[in-house]
This record gives sequence, C-alpha cells and structure tokens, in this order.
Amino acid sequence: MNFAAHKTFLREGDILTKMFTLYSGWAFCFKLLPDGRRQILSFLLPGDSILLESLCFPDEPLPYSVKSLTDISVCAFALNEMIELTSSTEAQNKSVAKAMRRHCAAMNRRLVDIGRRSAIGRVAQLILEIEDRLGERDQVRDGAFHFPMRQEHMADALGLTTVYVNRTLDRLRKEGVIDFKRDRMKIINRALLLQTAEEE
Amino acid sequence: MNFAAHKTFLREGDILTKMFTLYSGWAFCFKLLPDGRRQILSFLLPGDSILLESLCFPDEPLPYSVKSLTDISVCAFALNEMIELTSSTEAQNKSVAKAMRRHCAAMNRRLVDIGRRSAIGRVAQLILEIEDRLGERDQVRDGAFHFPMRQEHMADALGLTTVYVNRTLDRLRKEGVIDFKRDRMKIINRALLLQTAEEE
DNA sequence: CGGGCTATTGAAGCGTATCAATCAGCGTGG
DNA sequence: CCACGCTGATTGATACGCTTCAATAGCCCG
Repeated sequence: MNFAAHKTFLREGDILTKMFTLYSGWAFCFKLLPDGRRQILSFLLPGDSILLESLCFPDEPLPYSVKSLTDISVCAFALNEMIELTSSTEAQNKSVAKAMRRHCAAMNRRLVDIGRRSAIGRVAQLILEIEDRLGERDQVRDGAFHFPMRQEHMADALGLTTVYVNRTLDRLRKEGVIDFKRDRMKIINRALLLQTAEEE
Repeated sequence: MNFAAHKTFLREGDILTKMFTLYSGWAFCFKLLPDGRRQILSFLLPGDSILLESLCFPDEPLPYSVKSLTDISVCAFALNEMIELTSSTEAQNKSVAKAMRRHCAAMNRRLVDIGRRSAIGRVAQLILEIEDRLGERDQVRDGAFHFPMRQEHMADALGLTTVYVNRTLDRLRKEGVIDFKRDRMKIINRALLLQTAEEE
C-alpha cells in the first residue's frame, strides 16, 4: 500500500484491525493540541514497524496520529495474525521485545532532551539518533545519510520553533560540525557533535 | 523491604534479577545529565509496579534510576518467576499489557506537555494525572488528595525551575483553581483546571 | 519561467531561568 | 516546651534563550 508524502494515514482514536510495517520512506507519529500546536513523538524509518505499541495493545484506540514524511509504501498485516505470529516463537517474542525496548529508550531520551537540554543539544541528539538508526541498516556512508525531514519536523519533535531550529543548524554548520543541505545530512566533526549532544 | 525518603535504591545501569512493587509511599524514575541536571520520567504511586519496563526486558541494564520520594516499602519478586507468572494466564497478561499501555500513554502526554505546553499547562496536567491515578485507588475525597512531592520534583518532571513552579502554583492558587499546602492538594475549580491543562 | 514550498534573516517581545535573599514549617535536643 | 537548625517555599531583580512577526531569498517542479 502506498501513500504520498504529507498524508495523515492513521488518526488518533482509530481502532485498528491491521498492523503495518514501513517498507520504504519515512513517517512520524504525532499529537495535536486544540489550537494546532503539534508534538512529534517519534520518527519511523524504512523497516520500522508502525504501531509497535498497538501490537501490544490491540483493540484500543490509537493514542496518536501517523503521517508520511516522504512518499511511503507500507505492508499491512491482520493484527490478530500478527500477534499470534509474534508470540509463537521465542525468537519472534524477543525481537518484538527488543524493538519495544528501543522505542521506550528513545522516548525516555527525548523526554530528557526536551525537558533539560538546550536547543543545540536537542538538535545534536536528534541527528545522532537518526544516524544510529540508519547505521544499523547500513545506510550511512562516511557519516553521510538521507535526512528528508524539514526544519518544521525537527522543531515539532524537539519542542522548538522552525526559526530557531534554522538558527541552531546554522550554528552547527558554522562550527564545522555538520554539513546539511536539503535532504542530506553529513556529520563532519563527530566528536564535537557527541559532546554537544551530551553536554548542552 | 523498606527505604527512607530521598534514597536512590535502583541505579541506571544496574542489571536486575528482581522486580518490585511499591507497597506504600511514593517514588520516581529519573535520569541525570553529566552536569547534574535531572529529568524525572515518571512518578510511582502506592500499588504501582516498579520496573514495569524491566518486566518486559529482563537482563538489560536499567535505563534510569529510581528514588524514593517519601518513606516507602516495596515487595520484591524474583524476576523470572514474575515473568512466568504474568505470562501464565490470559488475565495476568492483560493486566500487564494494560499497565504498560497506561505507562506509554503517560509518557506520550508528558512529551507533549514539555514540548508544547506552557508552564501553567504542564503543572495543571501533572495535578490532573496524579488526581486521576489516585482516584482509581479511591484516594481522592472531594477533590483533595495526598501530594507529597516538592516543587523541585514538579520542576524536574516538567522541565521547569523550582522558582517558576512556585510562581505557577501561586498563580493557580490566586485564581482559585487549587488549594495546595505542604503535601495536600485540593482541586477547587476542576473545570478551570481542565481548561488550563488542555489549552495552555 | 512561474508558483509554491522551505529556508534564511532581522528586530522586538516574552516566558522562563538565574541569582540571591528572606521566610516558614517542622523535627530535634536540651 | 521552646530555641535551633535544616529543608523547602517565597519573593525580587535581572538576564537570556527562544518565540513571534514579518520580510526576503532560494530551490524544485511543472
């Protein structure tokens, strides 16, 4: 199943009977406040299973919406079959648990970022998170990788403004830490990026 | 097993063989940054199981520390026995899943709060979260309930400063929304508190 | 070559942080 | 039973990080 970029294809409150895996393209989970403010909860990369949490909690209304960031294609599975499958073997079980643990760890990290780090630290953390996740899929070459999100997405994920994200990226560029243009991110000074992520 | 207030009794990085339930008293999970900044991830109330996530991910280093907020007493169980027990019956399974789902939902809400709400909205959300959780245990009388955390804890949970939490509580008091003194919170104008929580 | 996004830049304002006192409540020891 | 001492709450003044508003520039696509 395919969706164009910028399409909300699952909505908060939906009750689902299917589960999805992101086959290609990027997406993100988010919540909206009454006045339109948006908080992005997590990014979904190719190969990620969408609705991990739903796998564990079937029959419950979805607690967030999901939107495509680029054109995407997804694979759908019947949720109940998926649950049987993933709980059938020890290996399957482990792999779901592992994905779930990572997801929780990422949520915790993001909470710390937004609660206690300055803008530059948050941006640095986000870049490193994406690099790490793409690295596992062997999609990083020389510190460079695909990075299709717009500054608006970074802002909504990090609790900042697009304008300020812009200024922060600018700072990282001028300090020679990253090279970022359009949808390509390259880490130039990894040590400094790491330090920035940890300390600011 | 008992611990005095303000004692870090589980540390980030520990690998655990036991699981705990909070029998009485309050505690909280947190992470520390290198320079001492602290982010509280969640509060644990009497009856909550500590290390819910660990139940799902045994053998992994704990991704946060846990500290008592008041004097507490906890019950310990061997983790592997607990896992067997909770996965033995359908009902047990469901109850763990339910607790896990709530926990995830709370994390999402907190992320939205810190990322996109102002100080007064965050404080309102926190008060309502605690009221809701205590209400389920039938520990709310006329909108009043036990609330032993100090302003420092609210600040560290909400990504604010103690000074600003103080000013925010003051504002809520002066607007006649809450009455809060020492370790007792009373919601006076629930409608306004709700509106503040949603819209600010 | 034009239209629509997205990025960039500048100026000004605001919300929250910081720093530094002072105050209040409570447990303790004499 | 009261003075002391500690911890946490409160208050004031000032600073700053980030937001807001508004305008311009750049890029990609048709």
